[in-house]
Amino acid sequence: MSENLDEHIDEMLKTAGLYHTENRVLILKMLFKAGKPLSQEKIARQAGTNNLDKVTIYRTLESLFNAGLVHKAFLNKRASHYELAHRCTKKQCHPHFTCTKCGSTHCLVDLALPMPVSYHKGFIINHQQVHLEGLCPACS
Amino acid sequence: MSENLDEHIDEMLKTAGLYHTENRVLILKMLFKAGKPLSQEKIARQAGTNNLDKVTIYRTLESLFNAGLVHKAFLNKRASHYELAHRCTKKQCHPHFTCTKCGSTHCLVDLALPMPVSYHKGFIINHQQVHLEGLCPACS
DNA sequence: AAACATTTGCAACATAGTTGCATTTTTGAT
DNA sequence: ATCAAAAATGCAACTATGTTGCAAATGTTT
Repeated sequence: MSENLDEHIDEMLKTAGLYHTENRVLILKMLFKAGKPLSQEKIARQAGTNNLDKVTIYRTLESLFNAGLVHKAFLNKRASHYELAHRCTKKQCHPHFTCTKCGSTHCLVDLALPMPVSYHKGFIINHQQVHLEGLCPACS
Repeated sequence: MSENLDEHIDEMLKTAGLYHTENRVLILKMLFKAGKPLSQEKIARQAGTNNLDKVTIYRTLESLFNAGLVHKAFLNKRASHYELAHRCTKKQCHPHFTCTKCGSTHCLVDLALPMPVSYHKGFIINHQQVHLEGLCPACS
C-alpha cells in the first residue's frame, strides 16, 4: 500500500515535470491520506518535527497547483485550502461543504459540475466553484 | 430620485432596528449606486475625504450583514466583498463572476439558485454560494 | 435636557500570504 | 562518482485583511 503510494507519487511528479523533493512527496502523501482539503496551517501542524517552513509549504502547494496536481479552494475562512485534483481541473471544481463548528471540509460529489463553460456571452470562465457551509453530521 | 433613496434607506434601517447613522447611510448609498459587490478597500477609497475608519467600515458592514441588508461574498481574492442583499438571504446567494484582469465582480442571475436546502443527509447547510472567475467582456 | 445604548476612531494586534536572497538539494551530463 | 546548472528551501522582513479593547462621540428614549 504505502509502497504503491510512493510509486504513484513518484509517477505523478515525473509526469508533471517537477523535481522529486522530500517536501512535495510529504505534502502529497498528506493530501492523499486526508482525502479532503487542507490549509497551510493544518499541513504545518501535521508535519510537526519535519521542519517545514511556512513559505516552503506555500511554494510547494503553488508548484503542485500549477502542475494541476492539486486544487486550490477559496473557502469562507481567510485561509485557502488545498486538495488533490482527483476530480477537478484548474478550471472546474466540484462543490465543497464546510462545517462551521469543526472547520472540516468535505467534497460533496464525485463529478465536476455539468455547468456550461460559457455561462453568459462575453464572459470567459477560467475557474468555477460551488461552496456550501453549515454543520456536518458529526456536529449537528 | 436621491430623495427617494434617502427615504428608502431610512426605512431599511428602521425596519432592521438599526441606529440611523451617517456611516450606515453613506455605505448603503454606495452599495445602491455600485449595484455590485464592493470590498472594504473600495468603500474606503470611494469615501475619500469622508474620514471613514477601516474598523468602522468593517463594523458597519457587519451590522448591515447581521441585519440581512447586505450580503457577504467570499471571493477568491483575500478581501471579502459586500453587496445589497436584494436577491440573497443569509443562507442562499446567487452566483457571482469575478474578472481576473480588472477585479470587477458581477451577479450572474436574478434569482437564488434552485438548489435544495439539504443536499446530503446529515449536513445542515447555512450558506451556499457559486463563484465563477475569468475575464469579463471588457477585458477579454 | 438627561440618561442610556450604540457607534466611532484610534492604537495595537493577529494571521494569511509574499518577496528577496543566500544556502541547499535535485537533476542531468561528464 | 563528480560536477555544474537549475530549482527548491529557509530565513527575515514585509504587505494586507481583518480583529480587539477602550475612551470619546453620537443616536435614541424619556
